Amino acid sequence: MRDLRKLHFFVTVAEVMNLSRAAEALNISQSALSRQIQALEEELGFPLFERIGKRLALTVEAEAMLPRAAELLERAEALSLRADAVARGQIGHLRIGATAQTIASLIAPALTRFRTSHPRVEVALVEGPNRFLIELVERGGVHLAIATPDDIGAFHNQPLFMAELLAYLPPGDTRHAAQALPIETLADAPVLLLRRGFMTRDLVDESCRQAGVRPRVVLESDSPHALVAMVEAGHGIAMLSSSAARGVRSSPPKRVTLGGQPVRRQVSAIWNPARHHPAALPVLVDCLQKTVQSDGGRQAE
Amino acid sequence: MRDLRKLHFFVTVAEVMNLSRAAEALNISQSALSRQIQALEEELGFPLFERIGKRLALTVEAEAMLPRAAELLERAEALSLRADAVARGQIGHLRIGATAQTIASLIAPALTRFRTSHPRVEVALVEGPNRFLIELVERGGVHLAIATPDDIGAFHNQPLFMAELLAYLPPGDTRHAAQALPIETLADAPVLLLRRGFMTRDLVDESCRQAGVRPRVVLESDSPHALVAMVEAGHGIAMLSSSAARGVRSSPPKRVTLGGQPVRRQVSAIWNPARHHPAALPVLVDCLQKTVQSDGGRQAE
DNA sequence: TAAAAATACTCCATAGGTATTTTAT
DNA sequence: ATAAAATACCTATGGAGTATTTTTA
Repeated sequence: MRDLRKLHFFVTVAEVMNLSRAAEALNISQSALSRQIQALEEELGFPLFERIGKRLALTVEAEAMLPRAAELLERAEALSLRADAVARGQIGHLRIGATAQTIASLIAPALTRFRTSHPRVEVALVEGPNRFLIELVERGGVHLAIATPDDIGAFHNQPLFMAELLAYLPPGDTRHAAQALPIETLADAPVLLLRRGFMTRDLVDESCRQAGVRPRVVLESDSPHALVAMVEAGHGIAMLSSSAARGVRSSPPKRVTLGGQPVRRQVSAIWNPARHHPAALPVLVDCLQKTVQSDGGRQAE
Repeated sequence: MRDLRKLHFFVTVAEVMNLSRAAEALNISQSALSRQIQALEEELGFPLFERIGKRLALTVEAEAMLPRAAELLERAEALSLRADAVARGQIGHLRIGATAQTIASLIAPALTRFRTSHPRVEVALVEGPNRFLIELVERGGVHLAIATPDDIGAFHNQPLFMAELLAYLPPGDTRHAAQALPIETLADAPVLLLRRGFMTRDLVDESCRQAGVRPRVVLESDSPHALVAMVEAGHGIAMLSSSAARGVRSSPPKRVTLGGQPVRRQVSAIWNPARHHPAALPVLVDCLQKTVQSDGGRQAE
């Protein structure tokens, strides 16, 4: 039974019990409908209607077939309707990659916004460090990532915010007086960093390389909070990005500079132009951007 | 979604994840399959596969669609299989008309036989007097009736057995000695008959008319047993057909004759040639005939 | 360069339409 | 005579095949 059209014709004729009127309802000619019904009877191997003069009567076989056919058509129709909703982005799945920091600070509130307009889109989050996210987008493991790629040209992207390198100084550090800290001033100090792979860490590593500085690393951690706790206990200087530092309660960090300029990176929503993306993706990107804008003040804190 | 063929193509490609091999499995060319998948994607409004070089990958939308499509196809296939079984008479409905007497003596055992070979055919019985059954067959209210029509030519028929007019005499009746009873010998006796509409009653009425006899009717009943009980209490002569008398425990009845001949009628399975009949009907007719044959001795009792 | 998918071009089967015939009331 | 279904005949669309091109590993 590949031909649901014939089945639909049958159900309609059975409802009206009149070929001409059914043909009208189906927007085809009476003759076409007559032939289609005959073809269906041929295909099934038994008659559906008895032609008692002008009257049509369902055969017992047709009576048994009718509810089954109607159900099948209903399910097929449901599938079509669902496909439409999927095509319009009302229903679907989105896989998004982000760092733990971005999830906490950005994704969470953006998803709240997104869910109000698209409650039937299921969003799956993949957490990992910056480089991992880039690879995921390239491989198609996620539809979207919030990251800072080295080569932004490789992706479609929507800039979201600037991540800026900040230093948390231990209580009593003499450098507290300075407005900003040139990265060279940290050369001899013990530093506390996130693990390699985190965008902040890459930023530190590259900045130090450019400045010709080799920092003395006391701790590598996955947790910004752990670093800050170490700072407050006087064990070194923590280097965090503004987004990683979000929500940390502590003495205000100092901006780190390289060649007099703040050390910063553009964080963007990126997606792979060569790959398929669900219809809801641009909507989510929009939510991310709106969340950043309405939330703007917090970036500068 | 009228085109389950495309959906079937999709499911097959998704199973194999390779257009060329899927095309082989589907017995169509690679190019045809490629175009059909594209057409389906167009129709749905979203891509099903990502073409990553030579590799195919399902989109998230396709992943969500796949089980639904498979289920729909399964149901459509089930409908086809059922239609085949219906066409072959393995599944279906049969409406049969018969008198209470025939149901008890013939239909019941014949159905036992029929059900062993066709357990999935549901048989509905309609009980009523002979004339009612004839009308039912004409109107299409039943597919088959066990009856004795006046004009056998109006129907397709399978002769089953002869119904013979028998007389039950009260104990001590002097006519017990006779081999057979000419209907005229019953002219002045009180007679006990079934109601009008019963084939036996019609037989009595017509025979009496032909013989120029007007019987004195003491009781009209629907129940052969009631008549026999009256006979045994000495209240008159019961006129029953051999089939109606079946199972009655009593002194053996006498054959009634008209012009020296036994009064008998052919009882047949009849059906309307102008109307549809389910595929299982001839099988049931065969069961009826076989039941009569294996049961033959009882007719003469 | 080889293998897989997409495209170009052609053909044919099938569905549909109009006009007409058949059938039963 | 009328109304409904079936049939005849024609057309066009869509699906399939073969051959070819494109693409990537």
